[in-house]
Amino acid sequence: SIFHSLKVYFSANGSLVLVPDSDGHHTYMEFPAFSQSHIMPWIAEEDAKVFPSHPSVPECCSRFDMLLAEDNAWLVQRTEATTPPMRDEGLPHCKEAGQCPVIDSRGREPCPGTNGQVDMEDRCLEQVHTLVVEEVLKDIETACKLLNITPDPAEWSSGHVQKWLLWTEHLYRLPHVGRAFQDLSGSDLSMMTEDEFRLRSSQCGDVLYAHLDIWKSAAWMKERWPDELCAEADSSCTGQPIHLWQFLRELLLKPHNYGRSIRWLNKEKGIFKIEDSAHVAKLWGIRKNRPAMNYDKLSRSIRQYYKKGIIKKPDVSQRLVYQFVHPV
DNA sequence: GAACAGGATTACG
DNA sequence: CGTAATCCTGTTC
Repeated sequence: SIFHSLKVYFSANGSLVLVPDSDGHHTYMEFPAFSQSHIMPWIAEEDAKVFPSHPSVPECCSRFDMLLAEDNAWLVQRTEATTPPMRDEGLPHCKEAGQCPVIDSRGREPCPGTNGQVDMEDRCLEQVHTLVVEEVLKDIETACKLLNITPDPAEWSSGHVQKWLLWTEHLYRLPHVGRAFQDLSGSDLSMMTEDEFRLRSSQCGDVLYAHLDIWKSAAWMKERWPDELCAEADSSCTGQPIHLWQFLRELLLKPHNYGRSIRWLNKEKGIFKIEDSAHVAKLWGIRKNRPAMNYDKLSRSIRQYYKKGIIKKPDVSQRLVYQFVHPV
């Protein structure tokens, strides 16, 4: 299979979004339990680097591999492949390790389509479902922290909308939308249909709609379960002034999303490398509302940390490599 | 040529 | 006030 990994997203209108890494190809995947699919982009990356330790994958997901193997670009129909018995250590391991719901499909042999038990399949799907929702909520929570916005798009001002657009655009390397969504509040945006998104941006309106839809569903789900997760999400969004070193730490915490821009070389020692200096600077600029931010200026701010004892150059100085003095 | 070091000044909360 | 942003000169990789 040419697909190395999948990222699974869940959306409120009842669709699962599966994102194969087929060199920028957008892939539809219809999931039997849900009605509608979204198109999402995928950026090619060295999965071995970004996902060094995959959780063992529930066997039920291997059916995706069969689907993918049959059509490497477009998938519109579910096959009748059924699920072999699930390894029960799979999902708990995923949860415990706090891994992203990334499904590695490399080197897995296609599973034979036998008539399996439906409850087993449903139970397995439900667990995947729960896992996916948890991961989406976590992703959104950190995005809120990094952007300093609230999780619910309906509460966004037009400034927040612009921030979210810029961020999403850069995070997923979408074509620039420009001023297509200027002066729209979050509630305006939330009420727009996918077609209206496409009218504003024929290039990536559908993708942006899909991303926003995930945020909307997350907000909706939070209303229904307004307990544990909400508390930390709110607290993470209220802190206004974020320091550069905190920002970098947050990026480093999410290797799946930002690992191509910044990653640990040695997490224990706090040594990290900025792989894409322009990208990190851009994200920092979005966060601080400094459109003119670049790595030259960002690195100057990092250098200010030398005398403060927050960040230093590692003992063996390397380009674009820094070290937290007090690793946590 | 980009990353690095660091002084000086200004902006912003 | 402190933290960055900006701008700069010079050095190093």
